[in-house]
Amino acid sequence: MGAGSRYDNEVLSALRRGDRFRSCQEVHALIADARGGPARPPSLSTVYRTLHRLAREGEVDAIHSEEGERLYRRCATSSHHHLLCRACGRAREVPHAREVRAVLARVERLTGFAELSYSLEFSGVCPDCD
Amino acid sequence: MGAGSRYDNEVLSALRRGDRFRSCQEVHALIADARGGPARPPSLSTVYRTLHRLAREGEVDAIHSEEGERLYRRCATSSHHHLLCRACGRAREVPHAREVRAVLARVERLTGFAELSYSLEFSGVCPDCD
DNA sequence: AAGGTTATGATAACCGTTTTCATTTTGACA
DNA sequence: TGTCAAAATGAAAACGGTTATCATAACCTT
Repeated sequence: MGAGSRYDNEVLSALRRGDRFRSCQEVHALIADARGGPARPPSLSTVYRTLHRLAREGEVDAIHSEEGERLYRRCATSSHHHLLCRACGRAREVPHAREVRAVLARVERLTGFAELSYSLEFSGVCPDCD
Repeated sequence: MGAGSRYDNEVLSALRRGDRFRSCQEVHALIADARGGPARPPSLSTVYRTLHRLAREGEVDAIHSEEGERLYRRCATSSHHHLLCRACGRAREVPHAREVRAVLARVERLTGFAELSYSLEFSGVCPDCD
């Protein structure tokens, strides 16, 4: 505990708006938008810090865009992959693929590597954009 | 053709030195080292440009490090995944996993997404480091 | 309310990468 | 081989996302 931010909820709720990965600056803008009136949004620094911490704590998922930008997303389940639409950028989760376990075991046996982990991301064109 | 660089060979041969992904600046340093004497190495700009182009042409593979840095590697086969050692950073290729095709087809059916592609990277601890 | 701890905001620093542009090299062709 | 246009190069500046800095503000705990 202790290491919480006053803005955790706003950051998380911004991430929940729309099913896509968002950059830190997008999150910052979303929060500013959500506050209609003269209310002061958190600074960019704070949003960076908050997202960084939430990612470290496992509260949000982080990936790198093709351009190297860091993108965040709030995820529902713990075991899943991401499927990004190349056209509209929306992302959905797909359930963890059982087959990957088999591949992992085979790679481990084949290579002698230990403590194998992996990252798997899908992309395609979603039904709406197709 | 036509769009080649005078330094393609040196860049590629630097990438072949050691089986690990290398940043652009590492490649630049490797080339400078390889030229013992007073010979002038290519500028950093040129190495950036060359690697960028080689990646676009599919001559080298590019990934992003955890910190967002772009890393390059010369790869032998066209269909493979990478297995990075978390301890020493060396990378080896593992043959393309047949199971992934099945997963891909299932995800396509399940989600209605078209033109699916994916990226799959493994990491672990190699036999030498274990 | 006092005092120490932690979070925040504004700004500067960082760092890898890209852009710019003047200069050099290259290649085609007479 | 000399000329000329097109392409590549180097040096430095610009860029963009991210992190560090530090003074100020908010937050406990007593």
